[in-house]
Amino acid sequence: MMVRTRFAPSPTGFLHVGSLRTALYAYLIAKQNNGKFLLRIEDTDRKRFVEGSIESIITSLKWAGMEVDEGVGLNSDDKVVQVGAKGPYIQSERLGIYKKFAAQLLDNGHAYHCFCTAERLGELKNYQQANKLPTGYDKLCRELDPAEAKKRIENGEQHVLRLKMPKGGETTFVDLVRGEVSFKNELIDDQVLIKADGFPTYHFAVVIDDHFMEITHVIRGDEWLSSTPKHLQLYKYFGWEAPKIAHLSLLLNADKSKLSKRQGDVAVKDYIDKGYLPQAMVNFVAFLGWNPGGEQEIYSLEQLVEEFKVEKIIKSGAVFNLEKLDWFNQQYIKNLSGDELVKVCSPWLIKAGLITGNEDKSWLSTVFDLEKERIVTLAELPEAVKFVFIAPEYDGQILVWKKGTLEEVKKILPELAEFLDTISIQDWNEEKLQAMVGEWITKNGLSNGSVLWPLRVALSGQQNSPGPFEIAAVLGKEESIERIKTAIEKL
RNA sequence: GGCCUCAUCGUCUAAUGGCUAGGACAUUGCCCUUUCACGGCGAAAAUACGGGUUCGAUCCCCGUUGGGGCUACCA
Repeated sequence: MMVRTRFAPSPTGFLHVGSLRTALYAYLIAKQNNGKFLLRIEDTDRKRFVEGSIESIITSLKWAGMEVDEGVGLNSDDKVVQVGAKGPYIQSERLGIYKKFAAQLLDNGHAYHCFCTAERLGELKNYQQANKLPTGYDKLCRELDPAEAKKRIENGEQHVLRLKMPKGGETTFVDLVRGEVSFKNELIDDQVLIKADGFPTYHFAVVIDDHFMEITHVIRGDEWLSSTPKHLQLYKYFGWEAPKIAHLSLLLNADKSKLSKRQGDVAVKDYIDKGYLPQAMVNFVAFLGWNPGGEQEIYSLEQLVEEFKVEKIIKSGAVFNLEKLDWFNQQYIKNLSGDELVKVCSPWLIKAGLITGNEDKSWLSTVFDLEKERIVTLAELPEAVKFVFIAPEYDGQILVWKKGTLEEVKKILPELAEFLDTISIQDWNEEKLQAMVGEWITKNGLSNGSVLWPLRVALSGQQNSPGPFEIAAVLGKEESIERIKTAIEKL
């Protein structure tokens, strides 16, 4: 059987990092089985709908490298489109379908209309809480005569449709990550299926949709575990086979509370804007709650598809640990090279106004090579390479090496400038410069530090920077010598 | 409160009915080195607690404690 998984977010804002992980696991399961990964939009709550969030969720998913095979996507004009034969894939466009199956449930006596007001429900809850009773609907309207209910509806009375949960027995199911879980039916609420506004609740829509979209594996957050019996009951009433279900434990703040906005960024977009690479984010998030077991830490999306095992998903919640994310990001940035490096770095420098994007690509690549081992996020890049584009301001005192003296620098720098001037443009590259200056140092009986430190500072204007030869190669002969002359004037 | 669920270094995690409890991040020492970073080699750091079962339990069972989720006409 074809494996089909889905990611089904609500369009209430940006894609959450926890949702990214949920989507990723669903994606991995689909892909490793040559199955399909679908995207469905669950917009049954009109009050919480946020304009533009469908687009931004899809954009974040794409950024992470997860291509949707079926369902909702964006066309080349960034307009929301739907692809696939089992749509629509946006719940608000499926109202007719829900209505039809709600009617079927009602006809079969598996659901009933409820006219209880919000006030009564509120009082009921207060009473239950005050008396330390389990909270939940008291099933008052379940005893109503259907004919009378019909009459009240015709009179225009507000109503909802509720699921008739069995009053006895229990619902037991096997969760792919938790194993067997079981709930007493009497404690499960007669869930509202169709709201007074005619829209289905999540619980109803999810069952109908997963069934008709032929979803084989439901991967979702832990917050759904306790409502799973309601969903299973629905499958039973309809006579449908339920999909396999996996509940993922939640991502946590450093203090182990549920990951929240108050304690840091939770939107994938925040991390995109801060300069994290999609590969790092995916790798990091994949390892929060799953581990291949070996000692390898760096996994590409393709490798994750190969190695991922549902059985190895971890049951306990994982702290969203930014320091580890930083490390992953650093690793991925460090390993970028050539065209790839230029492609991901250039936009940041263009935004900072340092380059236009029309510069020579191979030269840009050497510029980025300078700092790629020194930055944690791409956002740090413009500041880090700024000295290449703008001759830096600095205090001449820093030209003196900690083991050297001002007099020494005053003597060495001009001689060095003179020597460098004799080197041809053809030889002006990192390797040659290193070799030639090295020889010059030896010949003059100098120490590396007494020459290299002032040279490096003269070129970079910074106490900490990449090595002098790499910088000199990037700057070119003319600019390099110019900067050394400027340095001499500062002494 | 009720129901469900989880529990190995600070964090992410590996492992087994008999172990020096392994790795990674972070911390830290040393090396490399003109600086910073990278890299290399080390150090410190964990089986929540109490009972069982067992020759033996971190692992199996029960309880306690602690964390998390649900308890909406939100998802």
